Amino acid sequence: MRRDPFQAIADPTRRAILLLIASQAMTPNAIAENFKSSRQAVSKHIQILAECELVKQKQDGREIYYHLNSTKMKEIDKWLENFRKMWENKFDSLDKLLLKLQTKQKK
Amino acid sequence: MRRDPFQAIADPTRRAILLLIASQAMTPNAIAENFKSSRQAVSKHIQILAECELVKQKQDGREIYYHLNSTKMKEIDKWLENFRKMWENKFDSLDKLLLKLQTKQKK
DNA sequence: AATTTGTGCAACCGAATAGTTGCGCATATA
DNA sequence: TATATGCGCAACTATTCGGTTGCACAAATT
Repeated sequence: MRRDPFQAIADPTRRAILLLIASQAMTPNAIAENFKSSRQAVSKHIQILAECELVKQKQDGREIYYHLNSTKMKEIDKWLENFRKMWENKFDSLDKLLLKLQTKQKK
Repeated sequence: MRRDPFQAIADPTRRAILLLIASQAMTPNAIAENFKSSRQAVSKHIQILAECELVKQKQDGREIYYHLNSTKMKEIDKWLENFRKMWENKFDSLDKLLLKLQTKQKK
């Protein structure tokens, strides 16, 4: 199944998982210990992250180590790039609107 | 209602709306013209974006101009900041894991 | 004054989401 | 060989989501 990474990071648990494994690869059990919900629920989240390739896995015997896929995270960052110029810009769209409305009233 | 901005940008239509109004404030009708779905459906999306303060509004008579709230977009960027060091790092968590596994096998 | 226009709100509906429990199965361990 | 462990998969459930249509109402236009 193809998945949208933006939809994947919509869930707070999944964002927490990403933060967890960012510094070190972890097994599902180790990850699940950090949450209140069941191991299977956490495993489902991991699977969703894997489907959109935000995480990748490496099997070692019966253990599976999940790790962050930085490349995919970059894709999210790439979208944000569209807006970065906005918040670096002194005159944003609100300013433009206000100027427009003021001009209108003066007529 | 309090809303999660990550949940808000999960929907592709909402992301498109954000891009649309990034450069210029727009009314709901003008925004809706860019999509196949009904005006009301688009309006719902705008409302969700407003609830999490990704967009702000300015009324002018019976027209409402929606514009991007850069400040809130920055919050998303802030979260990504956690991972930025990862993809700038030569040795990421996968490398660490591989080294770990290799050491294990040599035992 | 009558009509059109811009907008929000409510009710409804099917699909997707996030959680649960139970199970099967391969790999470790005793 | 028998048992324990790590993991994924399937079935079920309540809730949320994204869409629709119909309506109300204030503001603009005729």
